[in-house]
Amino acid sequence: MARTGRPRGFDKDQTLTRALELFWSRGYGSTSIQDLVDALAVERGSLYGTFGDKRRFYLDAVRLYWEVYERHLIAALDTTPLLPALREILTHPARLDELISDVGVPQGCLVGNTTAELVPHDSEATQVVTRSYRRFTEILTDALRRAQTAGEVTDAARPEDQAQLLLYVVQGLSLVSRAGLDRTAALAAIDTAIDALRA
Amino acid sequence: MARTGRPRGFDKDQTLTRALELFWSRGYGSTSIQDLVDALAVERGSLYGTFGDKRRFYLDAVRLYWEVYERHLIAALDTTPLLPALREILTHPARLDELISDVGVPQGCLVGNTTAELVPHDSEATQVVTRSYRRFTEILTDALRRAQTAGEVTDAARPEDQAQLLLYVVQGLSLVSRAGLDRTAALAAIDTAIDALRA
DNA sequence: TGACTTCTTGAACGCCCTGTCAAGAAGTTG
DNA sequence: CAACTTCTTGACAGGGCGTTCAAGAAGTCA
Repeated sequence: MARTGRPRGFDKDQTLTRALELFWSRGYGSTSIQDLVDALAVERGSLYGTFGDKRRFYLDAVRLYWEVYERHLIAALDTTPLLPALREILTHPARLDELISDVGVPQGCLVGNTTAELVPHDSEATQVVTRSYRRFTEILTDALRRAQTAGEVTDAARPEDQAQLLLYVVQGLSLVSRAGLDRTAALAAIDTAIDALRA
Repeated sequence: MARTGRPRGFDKDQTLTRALELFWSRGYGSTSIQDLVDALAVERGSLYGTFGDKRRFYLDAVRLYWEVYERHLIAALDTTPLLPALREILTHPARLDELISDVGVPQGCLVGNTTAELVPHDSEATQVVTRSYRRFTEILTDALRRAQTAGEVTDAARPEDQAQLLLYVVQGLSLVSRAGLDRTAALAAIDTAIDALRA
């Protein structure tokens, strides 16, 4: 049963991606529908018709964000030795290695930003965020368990606990960096964490 | 030169403290002036006359929050051995016993929440937040340096870097916990961090 | 007491926001 | 072609927001 009627005048996935960037850099509350209309070159009615209301639109963007990030995470950690890859992951949220300082650049982790802005008041946002955190720790736990077995990472602590701690470090770095990033201090702190994991 | 005219009908400090609790549990954007009027039993005009506009009111609340927290932090870390006290700090990152609201439980660290909501868009908020983070790392750095000298904490890393990492851990824990706190997992992660500091 | 100062009250203002809707545009189908 | 379906457009409604303000209340001071 083919769809009839006038076809959409814009690409849905591409529009969602651009909306994601806008939500990412400005946050949920500070991004108005009018901002989206202006930035996406799609009129209000079309946005509502395609994506539902603002909250649904935003949560879809967060879900997309996490899907991309999770794929990146899994791919990046599928290497030996693990610790250099882990260092890369930890520095990535704040883009320590790229040093992008242009205006309008996304700030921090979108999941973390959502946690601060919508959780715990919004139950669906809480669900998305909780799931993302759980996946993060699962993926890191698996990687750390393998690295412990290989003798690369210390077994002084359980991989679950190391992973949970690294979640805190990533989110903390991501958040604190919004207030201005001292790259040297941040990298030194990350290296301190990585060194503490070494067997 | 004594003040003349009608005296205020409410206690300024107490009102600021209650406003802090409200801002803390709901955030800046989600706390309306009407919410404050209802909760504080002070009319709009009086609030504006006493505290200026909403943003100034909020930032004053954040400054008060940090003052209380900083005093608590310094007092708590002025002990030997350091690590049990540090564990206490990490375990209750955003808890100020004297400011716990009986209405809604405050969520996370107010400085961290402010970072997520107003930084970097608001320059005065950025200044308050940045200063708080710098003070946190200074205080922890001093404590860790003493503990390294005493042989309690490992000197495998510089105290500055250990302190910066602990800032990330505190803020990350505070943020992630908004989405629901698994106390067992959180405590295990904190203990992992504390153990890694042990000489 | 009367003049003066400050605080209180709550109505009102103007702005911006999300979400809706009716009419027109642009396709598909038979 | 005509009928049908879907998308697009932009004006509009309705509400909540931060902020202001004029009039009255409640003190101090000479």
